[in-house]
Amino acid sequence: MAVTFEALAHPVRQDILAELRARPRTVNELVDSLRISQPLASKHLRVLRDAGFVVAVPEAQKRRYALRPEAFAEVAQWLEPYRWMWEDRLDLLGAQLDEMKEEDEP
Amino acid sequence: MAVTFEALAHPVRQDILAELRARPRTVNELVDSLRISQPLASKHLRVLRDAGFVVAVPEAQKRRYALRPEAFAEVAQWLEPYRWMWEDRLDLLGAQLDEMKEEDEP
DNA sequence: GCAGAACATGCCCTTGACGTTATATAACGA
DNA sequence: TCGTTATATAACGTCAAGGGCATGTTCTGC
Repeated sequence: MAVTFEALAHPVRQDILAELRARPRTVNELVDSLRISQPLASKHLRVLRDAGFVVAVPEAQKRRYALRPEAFAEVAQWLEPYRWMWEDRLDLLGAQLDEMKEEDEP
Repeated sequence: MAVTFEALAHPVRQDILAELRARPRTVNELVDSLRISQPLASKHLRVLRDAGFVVAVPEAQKRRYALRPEAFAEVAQWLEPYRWMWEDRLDLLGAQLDEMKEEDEP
């Protein structure tokens, strides 16, 4: 079930995803806003597409790229088994109170 | 605020984190359970340590590695702006996905 | 059909990750 | 102190990601 974090590892790809968060974009829009070369944008988009984080919607001779929620849900799902850690830590100040009253365990 | 996903990208490191989820381990325990070489374990642990995902607690001549919740909280925080996407989708597509949540084998 | 726009891909080079073996470092026990 | 245990680092070869430039490919409108 190895989540593909490699696609998220590159800063340019993180920037692309952040851009697409607002709304879908064409390649050239990303090229302009991120100030990268067009081939580089296409290559990073390919990585993101192969990893399932984006989809390309053909639109005339352009291709509008959009986020694919399922991929992000998988990341969240991967993260889920670790969630108790920092949530418990937030309750750390009340750790002593935990002894007095019994709560349900995760 | 670029989250360091590179550390999470490698399958061996994902395995290490999964092991540490149960309880802290020494290097040799990880070597045995993951069936990797000792230098390799040390190197991957170094990457995870530099990225903040684990800490080494000296214990006699051993070093017990433990997860560091803050790093995972940062990942969750990075993911937060994307959360609305699949949560909205769950409302639209249905709650069936909510029940078959732990079914995924690529 | 043709020209141009919008992307994708191929090729080349550089750099760095990964894994292995060998060796260094540090702490413990006798 | 000496040997052993436990871990870290060094040195080295391999291989693929990343970025550049150049070239395909596909669609559109004239």
